[in-house]
Amino acid sequence: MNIRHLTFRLLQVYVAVVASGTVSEAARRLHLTQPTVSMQLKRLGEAVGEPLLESRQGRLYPTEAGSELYRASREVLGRFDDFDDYLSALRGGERGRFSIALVNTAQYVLPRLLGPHSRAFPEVEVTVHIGNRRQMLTRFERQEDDLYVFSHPPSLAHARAGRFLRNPLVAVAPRGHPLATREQVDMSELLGERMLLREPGSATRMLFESWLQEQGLTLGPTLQMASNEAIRIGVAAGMGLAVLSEHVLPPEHPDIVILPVAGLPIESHWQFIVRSDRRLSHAALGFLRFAAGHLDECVEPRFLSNELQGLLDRLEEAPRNLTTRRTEP
Amino acid sequence: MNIRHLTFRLLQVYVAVVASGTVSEAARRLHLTQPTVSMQLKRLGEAVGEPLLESRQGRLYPTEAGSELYRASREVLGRFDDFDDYLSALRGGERGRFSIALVNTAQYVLPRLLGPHSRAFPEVEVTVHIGNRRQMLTRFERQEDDLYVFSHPPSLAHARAGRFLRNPLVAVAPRGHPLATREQVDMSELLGERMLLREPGSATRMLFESWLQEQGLTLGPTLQMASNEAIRIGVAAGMGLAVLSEHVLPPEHPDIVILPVAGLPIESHWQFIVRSDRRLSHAALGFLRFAAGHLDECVEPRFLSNELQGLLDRLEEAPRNLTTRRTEP
DNA sequence: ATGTTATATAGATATTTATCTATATGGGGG
DNA sequence: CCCCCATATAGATAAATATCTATATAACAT
Repeated sequence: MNIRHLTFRLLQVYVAVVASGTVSEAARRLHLTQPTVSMQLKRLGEAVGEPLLESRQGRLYPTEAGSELYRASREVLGRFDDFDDYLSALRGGERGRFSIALVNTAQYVLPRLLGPHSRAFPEVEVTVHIGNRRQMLTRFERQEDDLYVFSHPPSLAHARAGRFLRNPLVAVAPRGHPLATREQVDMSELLGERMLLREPGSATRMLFESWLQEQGLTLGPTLQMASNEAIRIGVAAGMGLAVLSEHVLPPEHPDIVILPVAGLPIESHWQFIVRSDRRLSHAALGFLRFAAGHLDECVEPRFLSNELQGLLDRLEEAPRNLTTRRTEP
Repeated sequence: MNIRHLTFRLLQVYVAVVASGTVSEAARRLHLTQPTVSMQLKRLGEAVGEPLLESRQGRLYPTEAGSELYRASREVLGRFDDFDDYLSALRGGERGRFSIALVNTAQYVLPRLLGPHSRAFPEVEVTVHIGNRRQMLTRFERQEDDLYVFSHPPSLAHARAGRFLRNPLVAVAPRGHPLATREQVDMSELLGERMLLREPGSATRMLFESWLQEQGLTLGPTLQMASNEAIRIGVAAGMGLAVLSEHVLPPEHPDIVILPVAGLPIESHWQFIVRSDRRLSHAALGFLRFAAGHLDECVEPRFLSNELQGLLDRLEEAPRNLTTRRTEP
């Protein structure tokens, strides 16, 4: 048997003929003319090299070889129907895989989205990478992930962005601090105190420093700590003051006070960033759709700032490269 | 996914690419050039409508959709390999089905061939039809069977024949009959006695009668019986004499004597008859091959007359109609 | 940087396919 | 014996496929 010239179409035609028992009827069902079907049948017979059908009292019945071919054809066509279903599931974002990279601070909020999403789409595998802004930028350059979360997006030359959450930076002091009971504080009053800061490369620190620069202020004594958690606990323990994302504070925080500093909070927004030069996986797209639709159910309303629909619309227009896609190592 | 333009060849190429991890290597294995394979891959990707491969550190890895397609392709190609094996078995006569039609008398001998054959090819299903010559001729006209056994073939316009066994007709009398001890008997001496005859339409009767005619003799009193068995037993019981195929007599027959009639035995041969206008099933062909090769192990040497190889040779030349074959109801 | 290697694209072509309309053929029923 | 239905064949054509060589592009290793 010569498999080289075997098409799935040919098998479909053959199956239709066996199922209907006549060439003409099959032709009608397939919206073809009778000679067309006859020809296909002939070709198929030649490819197989055996008689496939025999006619008895006006109907066509498969020979031995024909029956086996019918069985094989059904199985094979069925297998590809399944594959089609699989593709639909992939396309619908119901299954598949994506990876998302978060700046540290965002890890306090993103699980509120990721959790419900993975309950809704249990077949989707998600990988989450966490690090500071600098590290995430590197991942972004290397195109290592499908989605990124930044407060301030990188270049945007090769990226699309969509805000989804307010990320206010507030000044915090330990309960009992002299400034903690004041109606109004000026940032200059804080700068004499020791400030606990994240490492350079952190988005929070970057935002804070550029804000200070705008205000024409300079930092006094500082102490560098590697994580938001450590800073929060440090502040509570009286090691100094800090400027932190409000999301870092737990709902109840009896030993920490937010200072009413003039000009604060520093407003920023988290946004999902998608590289525009890399095809977005269906699963990641599905997550964005999910986020756009369910964000309000997942986070506190005061932080809401959902501009994801716009991002989705812009992504829809994007052209697609169907055969291959590239990923850097 | 558009299944219309999907070929098995395309899947083979795809599988080779995934298996080897590079287009060029796959091209070498398939004895194609690299651009050819690239093109095929592109077409396949278009047919599927999803990226199938992504390149990482110089090797190609399937995407999610690509992996599933790979699995589907392997299964589907495997299924058709199995189908190919099935075809080979069919062609080799190792499996399948055939039917054979015997004139009554031949039923004493054919099981000696059919038995060993079905032990050697347990997957082959055989249907045996038995009847008198007239009935077998009808089956032959209607093309109801793959093989026929006659002593004298019909027209031969649409048939090929091959002798395989002597079928001598002898005159028999009960032990103790006056003629039973004679050295030499003349047929005319028998015709006064009552002769037991098969029904008109029987080959044995036809042969006997035409032999009588040649000799210019006429039958005396007769008695018609529906089977060779009945006649044999009738002769033993003294109901009369008969002319029978020697095969009808059991190896030991103490109550029956073969008379040494001048001009007897009437020599005839059984032959396998194959319609030349109908494609012979592989299974039937396999049986003929088996018979040609093993006849001498299956029957008594004195009856041997194996001309089947000649028949097989003539069948090999026959043209084939690959797509369809016809059978009358 | 630079040469090497792997892929992709372009351009070309013979072959095959899918499909039609029109016509011949062949079998079964009256 | 003739007619009707189903099937097969012929002839035609637009599209697609398979395949090549030559060349451009991208990625990788020095």
